[in-house]
Amino acid sequence: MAGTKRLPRAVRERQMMDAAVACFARQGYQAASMDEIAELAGVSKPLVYLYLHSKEELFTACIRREARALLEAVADAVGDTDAPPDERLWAGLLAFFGHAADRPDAWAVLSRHARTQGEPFATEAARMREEIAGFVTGLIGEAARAAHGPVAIGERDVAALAQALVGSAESLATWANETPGVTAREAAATLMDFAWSGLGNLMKNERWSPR
Amino acid sequence: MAGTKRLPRAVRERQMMDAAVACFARQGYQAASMDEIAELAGVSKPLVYLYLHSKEELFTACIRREARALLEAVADAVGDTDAPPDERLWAGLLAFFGHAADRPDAWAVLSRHARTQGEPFATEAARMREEIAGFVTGLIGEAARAAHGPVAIGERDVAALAQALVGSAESLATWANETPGVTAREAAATLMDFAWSGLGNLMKNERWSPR
Amino acid sequence: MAGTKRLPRAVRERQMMDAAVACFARQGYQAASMDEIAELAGVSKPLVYLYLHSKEELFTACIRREARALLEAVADAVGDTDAPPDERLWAGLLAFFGHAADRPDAWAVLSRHARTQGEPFATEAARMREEIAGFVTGLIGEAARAAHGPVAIGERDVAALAQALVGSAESLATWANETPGVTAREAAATLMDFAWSGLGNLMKNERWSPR
Amino acid sequence: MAGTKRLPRAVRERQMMDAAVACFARQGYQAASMDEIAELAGVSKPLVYLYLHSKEELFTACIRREARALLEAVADAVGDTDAPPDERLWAGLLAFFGHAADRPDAWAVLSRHARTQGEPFATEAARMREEIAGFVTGLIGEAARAAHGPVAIGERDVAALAQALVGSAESLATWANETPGVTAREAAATLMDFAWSGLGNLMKNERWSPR
DNA sequence: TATGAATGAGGTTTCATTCAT
DNA sequence: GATGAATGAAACCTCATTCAT
Repeated sequence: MAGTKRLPRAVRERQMMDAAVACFARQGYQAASMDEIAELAGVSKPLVYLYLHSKEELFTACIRREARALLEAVADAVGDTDAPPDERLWAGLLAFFGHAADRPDAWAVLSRHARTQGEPFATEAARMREEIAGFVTGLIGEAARAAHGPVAIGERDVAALAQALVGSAESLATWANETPGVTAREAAATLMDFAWSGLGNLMKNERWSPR
Repeated sequence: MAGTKRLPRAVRERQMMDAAVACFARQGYQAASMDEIAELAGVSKPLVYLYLHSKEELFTACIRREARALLEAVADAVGDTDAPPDERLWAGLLAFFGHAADRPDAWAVLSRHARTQGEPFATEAARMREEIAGFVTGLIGEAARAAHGPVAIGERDVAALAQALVGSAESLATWANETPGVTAREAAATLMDFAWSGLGNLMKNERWSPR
Repeated sequence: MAGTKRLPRAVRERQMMDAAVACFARQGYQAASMDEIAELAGVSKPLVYLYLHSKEELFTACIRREARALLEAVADAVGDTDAPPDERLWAGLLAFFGHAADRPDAWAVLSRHARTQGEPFATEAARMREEIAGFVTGLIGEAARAAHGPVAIGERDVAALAQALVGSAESLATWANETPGVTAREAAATLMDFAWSGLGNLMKNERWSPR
Repeated sequence: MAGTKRLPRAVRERQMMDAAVACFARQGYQAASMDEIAELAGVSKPLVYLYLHSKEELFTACIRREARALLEAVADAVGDTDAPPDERLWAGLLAFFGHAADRPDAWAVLSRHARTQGEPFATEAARMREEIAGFVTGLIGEAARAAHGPVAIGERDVAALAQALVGSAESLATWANETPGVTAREAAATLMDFAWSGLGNLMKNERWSPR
């Protein structure tokens, strides 16, 4: 029964992690059971333990693999060309939303589940989030300087900005995945408009303040 | 043993829900145990079941109570005065971030855990999210019209915008709660700047588009 | 809430036992809960405990009350007149099936539940069963002697016979209660025919034996 | 701990069901605990659940297994030979009482507990009861016709008769199991005499009727 | 490489019962 | 006479994990 075929370890591991990502995405970390994952992977439970050691390690491995895949997709799209920063930002956003749309389970695991399961998973997810934030804010800063000349905004302001931007991106990605008919391109455009113009004003130090 | 005193049902129920919110916030829905909740509330487990019926109902009750509290805080702050919309928006944001900061556990339950536990909790959380989004986008639209005259932007655009804004707000609120030294006022200011100027441009139909 | 009226103890006790019989009949001893019984009786649980002391005592009290009622109904019908024994048997059977039909819950408790709950209930039920069996076999013996002159059949034979007869009666009573349209009279007639003719032959020592 | 050895599933399942039948027989469905059953079977509780899924399924499986065994024992004994019907009835009764005596726990489960636990068990038990009743009444009818020529008795009469007969048989079987020194042969003889002669008269339409 | 057999630990839930008023 | 408040104990069930082959 199950996968009677003997396959090389790498292949089996991939099957298991694919199954795990699917289960974790649909049910969450706690509710997903190793039984289910093994069955979906078409192997026996002891094999899962032989290769992935424990539920915790399995979840961590999933988070790492999917985080790396997402980051690489974005990094590849952004590149380090000397194209204008807004074009690179656009490319990065497209890649981000495209990847999230292509692998909705992976995106659900990263955005929803990894962050809510306490340590050590939250740390793992936070690392990815920061890396993404770094990308985005870096590009935006670069773009802003290119457009408006050198502006000094405080470190704290940048951090807050990054949070706001990444939050928007996450929210839009999830919304796009859940709402039929919404394309990655559309989500990217919304964020681009929003971030671009919003940031522009901010860089010019046009702020709102209560009377 | 435990809570020695005999207290009226309403009081006990509040104690239990407070304990539940704390446990759910720290551990998530699945990982939190009824044993723990009862112990933290200072009562025995059967009493929790007598009053709140089941883990699921308890969680739902927590979500409802905290969602209502948050919404009321925002609604009260926004009011229906004829103050200028930007002032009202500012007041609403301040209330929102202030409330999230005052009750970090409640905020964690609403923003992190309720949304990731599948039905029926996600629906409950989504309802609140939409109400908040409605508030915010309503005010922003009003403000934008006041500032820039009548502008037509598509329904889909508004929805996307709302997602982006609410995502920013959520992200900022969580960040503020987790980062020592960040005040609610600061978070509100960041979002105000961001939203205000970003939205302004958007209303003027100044969009970014790839070449 | 519940029955705010203050009633004399005897009345309350009867209400409680009525409720208990109903619950035990429908759900069985174990599955019936004191909560349900108290609610159906319209009183609070502590009052049930004050009067009936425990679930076990309550069940025992129900068995006793209903057994006594059934036995009295039969005894009254049979009487100690000098009417011919077959008439008296017929009257007894009519009373038995009539009572079982009038109080189906009581009959269910006695026939189904009391006997299956181990000690001390089985003993209580067995006592009633024996008393009924005594009645019936007494009458039958008397009748047989009247019809066929003195016959000696062994004590063991009589006991076996009693078991067979009582078993038939129980089975017919339950069947009559469960089958719409079957009257007590009909059930009594079936048993009378069966017992009467069967017994007749037996008394004449006409037995079947393998070749 | 427990059963040290690793045994094939089929063997373990049988052990578990044997233990379950014993526990259910002695304590009833509700009072028997899965803990006890597992311990008596010499395995851990999770294994019981792994193989039998739930207390309800376990009980149902026991009822089915024991009902089938009893029916097969009777059917085998009755056969479809062309022996005279009274001989075949006698063989069937012997088999019935013999089987009940050989497996008193199984008989207790079938006769006492299965029928009193409401759906879905009652239905399962009723099915067996009907099958037995069918056997017996079929044979009796056949025998009666052979002995007394064609007689018409109403359908309702037959049903009532079947109830009475099966009730006798059940009662006698239980009595034989509970009374030291009573053999299956004796019980069968009692019923044979009773049924045979009683039925005979009935077929000849010799009925008792009140004056 | 791969699995059928097995379990310790812990989860949610229910119930008979009692205290204090 | 009557009850709202409260609990110890134990039930069913599940799960991550390991052993022996």
